[in-house]
Amino acid sequence: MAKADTATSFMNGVPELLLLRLLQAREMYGYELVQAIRDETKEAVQFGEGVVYPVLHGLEKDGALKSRRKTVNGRSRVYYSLTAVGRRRLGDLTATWLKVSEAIQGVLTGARHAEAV
Amino acid sequence: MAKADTATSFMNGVPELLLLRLLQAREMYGYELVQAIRDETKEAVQFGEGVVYPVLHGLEKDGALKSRRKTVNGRSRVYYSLTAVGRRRLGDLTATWLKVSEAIQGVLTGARHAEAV
DNA sequence: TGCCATACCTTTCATCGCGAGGTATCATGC
DNA sequence: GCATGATACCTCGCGATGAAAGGTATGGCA
Repeated sequence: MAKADTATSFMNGVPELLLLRLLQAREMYGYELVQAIRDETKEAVQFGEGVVYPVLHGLEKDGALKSRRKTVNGRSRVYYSLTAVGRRRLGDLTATWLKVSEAIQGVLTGARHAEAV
Repeated sequence: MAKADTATSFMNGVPELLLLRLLQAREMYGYELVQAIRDETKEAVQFGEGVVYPVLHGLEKDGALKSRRKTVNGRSRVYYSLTAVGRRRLGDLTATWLKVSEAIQGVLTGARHAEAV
């Protein structure tokens, strides 16, 4: 259990990445995050609640996030914020994403894989 | 069945994308493609044969690829090449990939989603 | 009163990347 | 002559996970 670092196939964990990144800026709640992703990506990426909530719970269970319940206008919301573990995870995921997306980009532009390491 | 265009979840089809792109340049065979992806991405992306062969078969079934068997040095190889459908698919997948990866990039760099459309 | 938006959540489904396994041939080394 | 490893093809089954749909509840508004 608690796999968490399943060797990340190679490209999943994108929801996780975006969630962590948004929460780095400020405390947010689930419903808000769903819309934030949609808005900030101009609809290019959309994750439903069925994706967001489970990921949020998983991250909290792993200690990457902490939550607190807050009531605003009689509405109960669960606000999430990053922990040190979460910040670390964000860094890792970001690095992986960059590496992979650049590699793909390289193939798409037909870049010869020369380049000194 | 034969969905083929399952509304592409949002980010899968990357193996498909890379395969099509490599085959656009020249005719290649499965085993070669496995290594080409690994080499051209400097190990950042690796798809085993368990990924490549099924995708190749699927693409051929969809008419995006055509194959011909050729024997080289007593070794039998199945060379794949793009069809018109494949070129079209490559274009679509590339466009989608660009849109999505840029959107993610935007979130990561904290870009305000302003920007005139 | 009724409907929609807000806000949370879970379950079920389908897909798909991945590892492992299976066959066969050729070249190499011992 | 034999064993090993690289080449070359293939498929099966597992597990993870994104997606859709459904379920509950409350507040605001017409």
